[in-house]
Amino acid sequence: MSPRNVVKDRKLREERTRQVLDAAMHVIARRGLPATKMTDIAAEAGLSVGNVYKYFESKDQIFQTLVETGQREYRLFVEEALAKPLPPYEKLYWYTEQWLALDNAWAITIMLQHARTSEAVPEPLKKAVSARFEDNLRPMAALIAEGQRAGVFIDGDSLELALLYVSLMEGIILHDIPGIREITAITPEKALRLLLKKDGSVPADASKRD
Amino acid sequence: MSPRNVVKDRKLREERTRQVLDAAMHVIARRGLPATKMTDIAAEAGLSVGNVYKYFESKDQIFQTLVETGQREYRLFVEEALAKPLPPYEKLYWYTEQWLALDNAWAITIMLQHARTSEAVPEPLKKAVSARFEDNLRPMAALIAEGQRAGVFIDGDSLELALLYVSLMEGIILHDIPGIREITAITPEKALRLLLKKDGSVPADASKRD
Amino acid sequence: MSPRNVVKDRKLREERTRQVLDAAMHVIARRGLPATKMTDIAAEAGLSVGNVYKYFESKDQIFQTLVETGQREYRLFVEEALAKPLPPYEKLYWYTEQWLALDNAWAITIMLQHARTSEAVPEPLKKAVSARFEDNLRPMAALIAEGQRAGVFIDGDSLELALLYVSLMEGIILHDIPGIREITAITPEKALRLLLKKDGSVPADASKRD
Amino acid sequence: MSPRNVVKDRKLREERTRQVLDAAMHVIARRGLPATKMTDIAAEAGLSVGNVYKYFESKDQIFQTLVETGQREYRLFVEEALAKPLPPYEKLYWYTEQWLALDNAWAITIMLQHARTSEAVPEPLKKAVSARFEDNLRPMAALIAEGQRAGVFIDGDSLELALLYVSLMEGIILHDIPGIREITAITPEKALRLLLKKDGSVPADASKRD
DNA sequence: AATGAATGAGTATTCATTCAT
DNA sequence: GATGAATGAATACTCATTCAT
Repeated sequence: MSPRNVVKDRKLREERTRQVLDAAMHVIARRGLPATKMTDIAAEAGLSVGNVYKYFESKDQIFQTLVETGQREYRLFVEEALAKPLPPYEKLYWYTEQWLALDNAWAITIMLQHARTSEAVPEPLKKAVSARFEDNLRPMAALIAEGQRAGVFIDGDSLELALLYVSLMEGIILHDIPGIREITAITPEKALRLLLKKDGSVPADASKRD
Repeated sequence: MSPRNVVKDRKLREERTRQVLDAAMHVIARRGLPATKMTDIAAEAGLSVGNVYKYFESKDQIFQTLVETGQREYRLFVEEALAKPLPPYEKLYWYTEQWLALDNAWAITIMLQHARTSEAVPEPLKKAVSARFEDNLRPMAALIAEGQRAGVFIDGDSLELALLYVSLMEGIILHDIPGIREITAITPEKALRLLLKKDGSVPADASKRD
Repeated sequence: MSPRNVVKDRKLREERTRQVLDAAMHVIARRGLPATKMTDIAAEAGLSVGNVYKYFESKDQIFQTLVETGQREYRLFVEEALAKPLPPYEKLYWYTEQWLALDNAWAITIMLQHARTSEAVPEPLKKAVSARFEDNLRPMAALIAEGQRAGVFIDGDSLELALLYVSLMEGIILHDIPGIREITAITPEKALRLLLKKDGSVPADASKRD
Repeated sequence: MSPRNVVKDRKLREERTRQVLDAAMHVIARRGLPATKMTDIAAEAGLSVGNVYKYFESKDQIFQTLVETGQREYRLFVEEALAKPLPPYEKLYWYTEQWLALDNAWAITIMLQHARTSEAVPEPLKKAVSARFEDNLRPMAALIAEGQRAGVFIDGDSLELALLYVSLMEGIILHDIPGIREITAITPEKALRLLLKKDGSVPADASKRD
């Protein structure tokens, strides 16, 4: 086999893997975790059942990978927000806007929740997921601390505020399911208000956004 | 059959029904919805499988009843908060405190979420659940409006703020699962800060609470 | 539950277990090990598939139990032969006759062979089966030694002769399959000749048998 | 295509065929018939799965060919023994010695046994295998008759004795599997004793062998 | 009413075979 | 010819539901 083929093989493997994960995410988003069958995933991925098993050992492994990948990608996403050459409020605005627009956000949220709590999930995986969650809170805390130093965000332990804000986002996400938009769509401004100092300190350019 | 027996029968039936629902809630809380089997529920309830079917037609019906009962009880709970002879902040404090202390709050949250989203759930039930959710938001909105008039809570559409606050609570609940208390337990004060006007208007007696 | 029910339950369990094992043995005898499906076993046992799983965890466990039970019963059988109040040749005659008449002897032989050799079988089970086989050789060796002392059987290490005789029996069994009786049915006399001293020492009554 | 290429092609084809058969035999010897997969055979043969199908239509055909080839080679082997310019006992000694030393003898034995008995095997093949087996018994019977005429082997129908001796060999083989040598290795002398007249008529040079 | 053994449709997974490259 | 990814029918096993006792 030529080196070119090795490369092609890796590419194929990566493509199939991604295909399966995407399909799984979509189906879960549509049918929910309990109702998701391997045939659904395979059909959504446009592959045969047997072929899916070439790339994943089991249904559980797909879920596990989905959770890990989701958390890893989330980490990159938060870090991207933190690295933006913007003032703190704007950074968080960007993060919030993106997160609310992500259409599989709630599927990830559901799965993380399941991974952290179900007895069906092996203990080590649970721990790993929780650890990664806490770890992913840190960049967010840094962002908030930055905002506090700038006098834009309310006082308090930044890590705790990060947890509060992420919880708020997750809570919103769970009420903001495609096709079931309850009452009113939440906008970044509305969510962000809860962290703002209440004295009108919102940067002028920020409030102009909506 | 004597009237006394009829009464006794009804009582027994109600007791069994409650037994099954409690058991189901506990097991779901422990194992998650997908992994919960009828035998688990029966065992937890201390009944035989066959006997469970005397009181519920199907597993789905148990879930449905659980959801409906949960929403109904939640409604009573919010109304109780609203009816307390206390100032608005104190009312919401009481609500928050109780809700955070409830140990099956997250199981209810999960189930509601599942009921609203899974394709496995029949459309009418979904609609009903969503409708009831929105309906249950109203007393909360009233409570917030009351606080706004008192100058304690931030301005804005009270229904929207109610949704935000409930989302926050649900988000917190999902990170506050028995045995997986992440980072720090959220206290009512911490959650409530997000609704407060910045200017130290928190009633003195309220802040003394913790 | 009354004590009577406990007894009944045990009886039921034992009956079903025996039913499944018998069925499995028959199907294996008919279709061979590789082609034996759980549905076949269930059908043969007159039970539903699900019900079979009430009594056995897996297909493998059925085979394992079959092997163990087979070896245990074989042990009792050899000991019964040894304990007969008969002269040595007659004892071995009885053993041979019975063994040749047993209609699932070859199924047991096949399974033992598979259990001892296939990589698919876990090492500990293999060892156990081999150990039990060697152990079961001992009564047979005692029987042969007895015959040697009586001057009926040829000289030599009795354990070795036991292994030779058992191998002969197994070899014959594998050619003596229901419906495929090759060439000629082997009779006890014919097999036993191979162990006899040449000089007409066969007991008169023994040779009259056929 | 030049004649040379045609020859080369046939050679390649024969080599591949032999490669596959050898591989199949080895894997079956190691894993047992039920657990042997096409991928195992291909891997052992150092070929791709698809390529194996260039030479054999199906897994079943491989087994069938294996059985037929095994029987054919066995036939040559017995005839070779019969044709040796040696006295009868020595001929059988040579046969026994060779057969016991053959390291895939038991795999062949297992497969023959499977071919004769499994319902999965088509009836015609079964018949053919049995017929060939009986046919292969004939040279062996001739060899034994020769020994009887020479006064070395015990009296009796030579075909029957041939069946007994072959059964003994197969029985021994099944207890003499690589790595599972039970109790003691059987030597040709030990096996042959069972056919000998018991009056010490063993040729002096034969008994010197071990 | 209570029990839990029995049922069988439904699902995850495997593996012989095909086929595009 | 050679490859191994792709296919999907076949099979082990699960679990909601029923029903005889």
